[in-house]
Amino acid sequence: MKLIFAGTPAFAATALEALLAAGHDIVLVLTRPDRPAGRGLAPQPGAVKQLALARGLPLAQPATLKDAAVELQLRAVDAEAMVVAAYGLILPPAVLAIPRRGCLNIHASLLPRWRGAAPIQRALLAGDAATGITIMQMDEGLDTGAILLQEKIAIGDDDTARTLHDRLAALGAQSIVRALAAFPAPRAQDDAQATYADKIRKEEAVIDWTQPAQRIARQVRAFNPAPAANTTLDGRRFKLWRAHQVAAAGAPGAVLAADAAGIVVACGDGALAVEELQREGGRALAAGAFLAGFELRPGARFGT
RNA sequence: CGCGGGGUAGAGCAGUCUGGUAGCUCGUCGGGCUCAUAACCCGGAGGUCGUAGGUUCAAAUCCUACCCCCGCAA
Repeated sequence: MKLIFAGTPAFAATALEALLAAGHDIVLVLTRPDRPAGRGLAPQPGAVKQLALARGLPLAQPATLKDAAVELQLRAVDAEAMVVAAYGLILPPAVLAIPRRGCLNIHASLLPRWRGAAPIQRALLAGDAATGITIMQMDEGLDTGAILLQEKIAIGDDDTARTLHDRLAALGAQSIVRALAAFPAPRAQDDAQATYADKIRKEEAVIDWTQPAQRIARQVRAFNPAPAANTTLDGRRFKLWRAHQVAAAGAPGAVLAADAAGIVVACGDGALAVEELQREGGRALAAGAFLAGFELRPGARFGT
């Protein structure tokens, strides 16, 4: 099938790879312009761009789709459908109407729950027991289109945004291939059940030790690998990569125990056993290795 | 040239400012103690100090270039 593909990061690249493997004819790849990122502020191409270049696919990186020239280009390739996954740009109504069979979106939640930018992290933060992939027919609203297909997966106690992302990317890739093969009849979303997954603000990843341990444990999982749940000690920042809730009590932020099994920190309700952490300038370390070279004085208190 | 921290024994770190015997915690190996042990005590092995060059009687330490890792910001 002649397709336009629009996407930018790894989540989208996984889908693009599956579409190619399924034999689809990708007549144009849209991806966001390279943005200055990382140390040195060098422009970084997204995963989709790298894949498109490696496969020799036609590539366009418009800054906006609300542009007559871009619209002409999209019309000219005469695609049957457009697949959109984590693209990062708004598709105006005029663009949505271009492909004969419209635009299909791969969304990483069971819509109408978690419409919006950060469905994976929000599901983890909320403590959801399950999430999944929705393939929907895009309309003008924010993730409000009719549903063609949904696939559900369980969220495990050890799942992080990274592990969930990877599983959902694979599931999304598989799902879009199936949806294109069958084009199931769309069914409307129940707007009354809708919830919104706002973008993650980095302040949300700063740990408030007066919160219950359960909530902090969810922050750690939801914000791994980015932006990383973090706290401070004597003004220096520490990222927490792995932790679980344990039964213990003390002043919020106080270190109750520290050995290879974990650094136990008191929370507002219960305590958190930190299994892997990272200090400024250093790499992520398991609790045992961290403690070998960092003296955690008795009475140390995080959040200071 | 966005700002900053770092690379030293298998792991994690101190030592660098003020050049002069390679140090700590853990691991590992051997011995001891013990009913026993991941506990405790004693002892040992293990390091081209990121790479290349320079200064010096002498460089982990000072100078120059390069490679690699990480935090901030975006």
